[in-house]
Amino acid sequence: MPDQETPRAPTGQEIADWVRQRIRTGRFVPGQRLVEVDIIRQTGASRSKVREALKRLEGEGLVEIEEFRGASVRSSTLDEVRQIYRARMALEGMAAHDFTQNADPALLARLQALQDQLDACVRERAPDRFGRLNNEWHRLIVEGSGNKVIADHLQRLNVPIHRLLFESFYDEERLQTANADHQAMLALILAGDADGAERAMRQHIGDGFETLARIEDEFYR
Amino acid sequence: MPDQETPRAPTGQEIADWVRQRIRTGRFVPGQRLVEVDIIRQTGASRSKVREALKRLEGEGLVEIEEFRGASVRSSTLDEVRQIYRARMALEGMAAHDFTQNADPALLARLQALQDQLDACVRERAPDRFGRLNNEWHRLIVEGSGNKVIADHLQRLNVPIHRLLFESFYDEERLQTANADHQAMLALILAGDADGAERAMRQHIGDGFETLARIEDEFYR
DNA sequence: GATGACGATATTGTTGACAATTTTATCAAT
DNA sequence: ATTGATAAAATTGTCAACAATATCGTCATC
Repeated sequence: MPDQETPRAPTGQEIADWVRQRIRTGRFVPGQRLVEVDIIRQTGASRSKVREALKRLEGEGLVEIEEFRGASVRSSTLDEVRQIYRARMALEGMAAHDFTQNADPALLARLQALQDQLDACVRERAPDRFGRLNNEWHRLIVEGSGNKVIADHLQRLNVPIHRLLFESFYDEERLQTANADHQAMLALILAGDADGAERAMRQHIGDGFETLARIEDEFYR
Repeated sequence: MPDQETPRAPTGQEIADWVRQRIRTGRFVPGQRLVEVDIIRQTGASRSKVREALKRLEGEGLVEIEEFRGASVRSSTLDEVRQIYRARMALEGMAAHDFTQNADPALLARLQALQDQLDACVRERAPDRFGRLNNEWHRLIVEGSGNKVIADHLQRLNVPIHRLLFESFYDEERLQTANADHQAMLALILAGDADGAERAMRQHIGDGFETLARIEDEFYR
């Protein structure tokens, strides 16, 4: 008898992941209502699991739940995005510091390889691919820092701004300065200058917010 | 007709608070199993609410839920505590920086008043009271920084180490150096030296972990 | 006394029915 | 056409019963 296909019902965590993904990729937009039955239909999960997942996401600040009105995707003000970036500066700066102190050669090689690919993206003007690789670059540093607590908190911070993280790279100038930042940071890391790497990471993220704020301002004008 | 006593059933959030409190104050110790019926008996909540609360706490990393075995208080290794302190250094340092830049006179006055009380505790050798006021001191800076995101994440970080935050102050020497740190930091804040305040805060928290690690080491010897 | 099988009890997981509330549709009055 | 009232439908909140699993105590066996 061949392996039976077992489409077991998704767990609460998996449904939460599913919703998170849809929020990240913009298929669920801020303000949109998340009706339990719809999610049940689309995921095949039971109602309790869906409710559990929504509660979970509420705890992460990703959705809002009003009594008898259900869940909806929470939207962030520009000021809240600013606060998120401030937290990112602090945590990811620390991660860069610790990564520089702890990183083993294998990780350094992977980072170097990623950097080469990023350079290629700049030459070929491929902002989309750059965005994806940029995410990997940052994640590699965070995961490589050996601090799971910081990694967890950063992951949570990033979800609501995930889409914004790609926007800026359609600006040719930002693409180049961001890549230059990465190159400089890599040099500092390889040189073992932990404090320098931390400062550079904070500056880099701070600049990232500045361009973002500029774009948003134009958008809302 | 006088106001009727209305003991409405507690919400999931309130039960979660209740459990958090008990974990903080050590009435629920790491490893202890949290049986649903017990919590129902003690809080008067319905089972769904209790389950919701436990899931919530699992999301915060405070309890562990195993299938068909239920929830138990998660215990942190010393390395995880180290990671938490590392995250605190980053976030609370940033908070101190922003507090210095933004704080209005009213907050500065409150901070000064707290400092006076802390000084008194040192003179009178009152480590318990010092611990409580110390918490307030730190919280005042975080709340006063104007960054709700950072405040939220710090609150979460602090729950599992809440009891540890008091332990160190029974060491006379730590009590004095901690207070000296506070005094120096207050001076930097009043002088408007944001970078200095940030560095001082990070150093202060880092030192806090060092004494803690020393105590734990002795304990486990 | 130690070990393992077995049943009784305790505990958690899931489902479905029903209550409370909001949202939508309908239609009369102006 | 707009408003407002009313009923119907949709949606969420709650609870209790039942299923699945784990835990504990008992007893026979070695």
